[in-house]
Amino acid sequence: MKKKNTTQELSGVKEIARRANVSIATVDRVIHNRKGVSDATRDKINQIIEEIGFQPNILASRLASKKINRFAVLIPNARETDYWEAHRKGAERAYHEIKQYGIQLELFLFDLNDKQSFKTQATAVLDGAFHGVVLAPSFVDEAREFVTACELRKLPFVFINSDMPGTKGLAYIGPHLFKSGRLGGQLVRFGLKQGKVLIVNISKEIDAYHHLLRKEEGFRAYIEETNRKDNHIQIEKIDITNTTDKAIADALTGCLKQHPDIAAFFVTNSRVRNVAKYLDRQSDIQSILVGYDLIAENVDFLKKGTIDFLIGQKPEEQGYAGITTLFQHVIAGKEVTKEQYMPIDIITSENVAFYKN
Amino acid sequence: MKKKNTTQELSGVKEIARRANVSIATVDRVIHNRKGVSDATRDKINQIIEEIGFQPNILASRLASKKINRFAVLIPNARETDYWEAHRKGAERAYHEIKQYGIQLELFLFDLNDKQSFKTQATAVLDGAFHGVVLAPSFVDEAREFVTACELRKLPFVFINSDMPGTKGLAYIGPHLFKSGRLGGQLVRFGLKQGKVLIVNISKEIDAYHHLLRKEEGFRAYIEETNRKDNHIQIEKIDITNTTDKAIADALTGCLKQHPDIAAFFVTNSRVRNVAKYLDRQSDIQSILVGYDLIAENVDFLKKGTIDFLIGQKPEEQGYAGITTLFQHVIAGKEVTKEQYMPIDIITSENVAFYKN
DNA sequence: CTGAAAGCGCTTACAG
DNA sequence: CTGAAAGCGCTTACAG
Repeated sequence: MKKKNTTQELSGVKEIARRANVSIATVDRVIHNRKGVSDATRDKINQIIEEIGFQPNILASRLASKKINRFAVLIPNARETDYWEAHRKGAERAYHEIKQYGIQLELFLFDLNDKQSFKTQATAVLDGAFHGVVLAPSFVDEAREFVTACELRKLPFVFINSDMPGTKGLAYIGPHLFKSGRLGGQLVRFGLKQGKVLIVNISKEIDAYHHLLRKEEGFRAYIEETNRKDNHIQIEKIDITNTTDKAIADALTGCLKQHPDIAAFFVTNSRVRNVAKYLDRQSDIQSILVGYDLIAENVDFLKKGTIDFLIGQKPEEQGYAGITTLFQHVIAGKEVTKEQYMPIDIITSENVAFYKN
Repeated sequence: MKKKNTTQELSGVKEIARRANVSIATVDRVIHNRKGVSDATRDKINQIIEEIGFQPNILASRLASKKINRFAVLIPNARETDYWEAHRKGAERAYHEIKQYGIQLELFLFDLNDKQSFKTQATAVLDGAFHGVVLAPSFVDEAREFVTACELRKLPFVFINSDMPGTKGLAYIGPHLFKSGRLGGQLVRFGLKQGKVLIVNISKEIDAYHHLLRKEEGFRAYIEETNRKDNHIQIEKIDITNTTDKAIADALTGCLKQHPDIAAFFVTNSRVRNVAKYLDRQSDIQSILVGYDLIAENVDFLKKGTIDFLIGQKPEEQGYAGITTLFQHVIAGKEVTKEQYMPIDIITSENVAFYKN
C-alpha cells in the first residue's frame, strides 16, 4: 500500500473540508455552485478556497465524473474547395487532444450556396442537447437568428472566420478583416509603383458576405494613404455574383475592355483561383495578382507565378482554437479571450511549403 | 454510491487482467515493460492488449503515479534582445498546460558571447537527473559534446532554432534555414528590379554560426536562379564579427564606399536592427532592407519603413513545441515528428500587429 | 514471479 | 441542508 503524503496536504477538497469542518461533498457542492448549501457554509468555504488558492485537479475531476460534454461545429461543407476542410481538420485535431476529458464532437455542414441548408443544420444543433457550438456565420440574418436562440438556451457559441459584432458570443476567432485588406493593399503596392488596380469580389451573395466588403475597405484605406503622397494608384472595382467559370471570365473581359490598363488585381477571397485561371489564358498579360487562402488550386497558381501573394487566414487554427476555446470555457471554467485575431500570413512560392493551410 | 457500468467493460487493465487470469498488478508490469513477469504471462497479456486495442487512460495514470518528470531547457539568455525571451515564454506556456501531469521545468541560460557559459550550463543539465532536454545548439562543438553525453545517458534531447545534422536527436524544431534564405532572396527581388544587393552576416563567431551561412546559401541560390533569366542582380557580401554599434557602422561605411550603388541589404539574423540604425542616419539612402526576427527594435524600424520585410522564425512556437515534443515522447510514449519545420513568416508593417514574436 | 489492497483527488448517488 | 462511502482507471509498495 501507499504511504500518504502528509507533508504538503495544503490544497485539495479534503483540506478545504477539514478547515471548514464539513464533508468534501459539501465542498464539491460549493465548487460547482450546486444548491443545497446554507449561505453560512457556502461563504465560509468560498473564503477558504480564496485563501489557499484552490485549483481543482482537472484530471481527477474528469476521471471521477462520467459526464459527457457535446460540442457542435456548424460550418460550410468542403464541396468546392478545401478551405473549410481545414477548419474541420483543426476542430478534429483539438477534439483528439481533449476527448479523454469526456468530450464528444458533432459536425453540422451546410452548403454555402444554400441558405436553407444553414437553417436546417442550425435547427438540428438547437435540438441536439449540446454544451457548446462553434460556427461560421456565413449567412448574416440566419446566423443572427441562430445565436439569439443560443442565448436563450444559454448555449455558448464561438464565431470563426468572420464575426458578428453586437452578439454575445463567447469569442471570435479569425482574421481582422479590415487589416487583412490593408495588407492586401501593401502587397499590391510592393509590386505596383503606379497604375490601376482592380478589386474583385466574387460571391453568390455579396450583401450577406459583408466580410468581403470589410476587406475591400481596408484595401482602399491603405491605398488612399499612400496616394496622399504620390497619387500614383487608381482603384477600380467589380462585384461578380454569378460564380461560374464562364460568367467570371465574361465579367473580367468586360472590365478589362473598359480599363485596358489594369496592372494589378486584388481578389477578396479564395476565388482568386478563377481570376488566375482567366489571366493565365491571356498569355500576354503580366499583372500582379493578390488573393486569399491556401487552397490547392491557388497554390498551383502561386508556384506557377500567376499569383504573386496569397494571404492566409489559418483555417486549421481557427477550427482548432474554436474547440479549445469552448473547452476552456465549458470544461475548465476559465476566462477566454474574446477577440482572437489570427496572424495574417503572407504566402509566396518560396514559403508556401511550410504552411499547411 | 455509484453503480458500476457493467455494459461496456471492454477495455482497461481490469478487463485485460480478467481475460488473462492474472491480477492488474501483473498487467501493469507488462504495460510498463517492468521485469518480474514470466514470458508466458507476458506474451498472453501482450496479445490481449493487441486484441482489444488497449489505450491507457493517461488521466488515471498520471493521477495515480506520483512520479515527477524533469525537463531542462538549455538556451541563450535574453540579455541583448527578446528573441530568446520568446523561446522561454513558449516553453513555459507548454509547461503550464502539462504541469498537471507531473512535469517540472528548469531553465539553463547561457551567454551567446561566452562559450564557457554554455559548457557550464550543459554540465549542470547532465548532473541534474533530467528526463529530457530542449536545447539551442548555438556553439557547434560544445553542443556536439553535450549531446554525445546525452546519448550515453539515454537522455532524450530536442534541438530548437538550428539543428545539428548527424546527431540522434529526438527532433529538430525550427526554420528550414536554406529555404528561409531563398525567401529572403524573393523578398528582395520584389522590390529590386535590378541593382546590387549586400548580404550582411553579423555575429561574434561566424564559423560556429554556420546557420547564418546556410541562409546566405539559400539567398544566393534564389538570386542566381532569377539571374539566369535577366542577370539584373549583383551580390556582394560582408561578414562582421565585431558587433559593437560603431564597428558595424564602420564596416558598412567601408563597404558602401567600395560599392556606392548598393540598393538592397539582406541581413541574415536579428542584427538587422544595427543596419537599420545605420541606414536611418544616412537620410538620403532609400534602400531595401530585409532581415530576421520580430524583436522590439526591429519592429520599430519596420513600422517606420526603414525595414521592408522581417522574416519571422516563430521563437515562441519553437519553445512550445520543444516541450510538447518531449512530453509526447517521454510521458505519452508516442512517436514524434523528427523534422518540425516552422512556417517562415513574412512580416510587414501591416501585419506585424498580429504576430507576437 | 504474482496478487491483494490502498491510494491519487475528485464526483456521485444515497441516506438522513 | 449535510455526510459517509463507493467509484473513476490506473500505480505503488508490500507480502508472499
